[in-house]
Amino acid sequence: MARLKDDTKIQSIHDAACNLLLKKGFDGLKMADVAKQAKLATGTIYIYYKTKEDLINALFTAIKQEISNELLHPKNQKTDFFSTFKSMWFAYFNYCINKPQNMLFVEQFYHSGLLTSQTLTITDTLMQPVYKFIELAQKNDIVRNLDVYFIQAQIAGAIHEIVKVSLTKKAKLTKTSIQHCFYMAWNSIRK
Amino acid sequence: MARLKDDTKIQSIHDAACNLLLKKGFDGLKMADVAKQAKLATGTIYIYYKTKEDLINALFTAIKQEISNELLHPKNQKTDFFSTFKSMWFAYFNYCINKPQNMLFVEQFYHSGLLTSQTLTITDTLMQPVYKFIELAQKNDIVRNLDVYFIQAQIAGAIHEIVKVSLTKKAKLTKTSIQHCFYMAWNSIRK
DNA sequence: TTTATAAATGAATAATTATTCATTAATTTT
DNA sequence: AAAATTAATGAATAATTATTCATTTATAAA
Repeated sequence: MARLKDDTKIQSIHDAACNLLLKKGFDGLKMADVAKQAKLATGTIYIYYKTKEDLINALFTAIKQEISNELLHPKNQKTDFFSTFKSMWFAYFNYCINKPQNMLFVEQFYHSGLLTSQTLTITDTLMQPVYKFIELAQKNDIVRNLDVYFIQAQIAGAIHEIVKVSLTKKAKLTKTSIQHCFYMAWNSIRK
Repeated sequence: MARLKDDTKIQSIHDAACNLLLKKGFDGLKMADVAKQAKLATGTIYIYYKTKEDLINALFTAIKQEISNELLHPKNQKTDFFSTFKSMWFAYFNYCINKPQNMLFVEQFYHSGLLTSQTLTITDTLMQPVYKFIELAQKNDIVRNLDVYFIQAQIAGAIHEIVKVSLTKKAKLTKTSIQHCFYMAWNSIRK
């Protein structure tokens, strides 16, 4: 018999926080600014999150979940490793291009000291299926034999930096250059 | 006829700031903490830097200069592209392994909104010789034909993420795995 | 339609952190 | 050795920003 919490507000708050981070850097991530950007009163954020740290942990987890869903989506499951890898690579690459603010949020806060160990455990678990997928390819002699964490670092690290270059406008991503980027990734890990 | 500024203090302040960032994330980068870590009084930092923003810009520039010196050191100049590339790759990889705090400092502040455009211009200029070096290899059909900013992003991005994995202790870098990492880099860009 | 309940507000407050400044300590020059 | 000058100190202050709370508003249930 009362007003209900509004799920769209959670999305607004998340979007506002990420967009502010992209626009102003983490120095621009003030609770009042987030509220303003989300078109809410400052206090409203505290109805949805107990503290700023809570907000950051929730947002980090939500983004990681979204990325995991994207990667593990059935549409990426092809009949051979190369095709599946290609599909997943493009899924992640496009995610980063389309939501660079989310990519940067995760990067900025991973080493921020603001994430709880629970958050780190949960988000690491989300990636396990991807690691299993790579390990299988290694057993089948398709992928270089190296700890999967480094394989994933090679692929993701390169994507992140490429997208960041594209953000600075130092260079422009075209259909051709994106193909190059994919084959850089593939050639780096294939046997 | 008076006391002189002490250059070793600048180094202390720089080291303190980077080490705090590595240990506590950018939330731990408080002027008072930096001073304490550098074994100085809070006010002393303000003799060397006008503001916190000044300190960050100076430190960013100093690290970029150090990296540039490392990369362009004559010892890396070999007779062929592959050998020179290999030498430079290891120089940068080892720099990141040995001074991850510096690597993280640069990464965290590049999109922080705290760097002046002057700082960004200066530090970009420092990398120009490296870009020229890659462009020459492209003309000689040794390296994939893609904007050098993306080539450099591919190499540096992968290194950063690999070093970060190693920092989290999720996986350990051995002589063998480092060799793998190098060949991932080389295979990604070679023609 | 009324009532009960919780969301929403935003100014006020609390907490945090950058910066200043009066004072002291060093050290260079004469 | 004394004087002059500037570095160094750290407590006090100013500025910034997270959080609270008294009040208002919206809405689900009766």
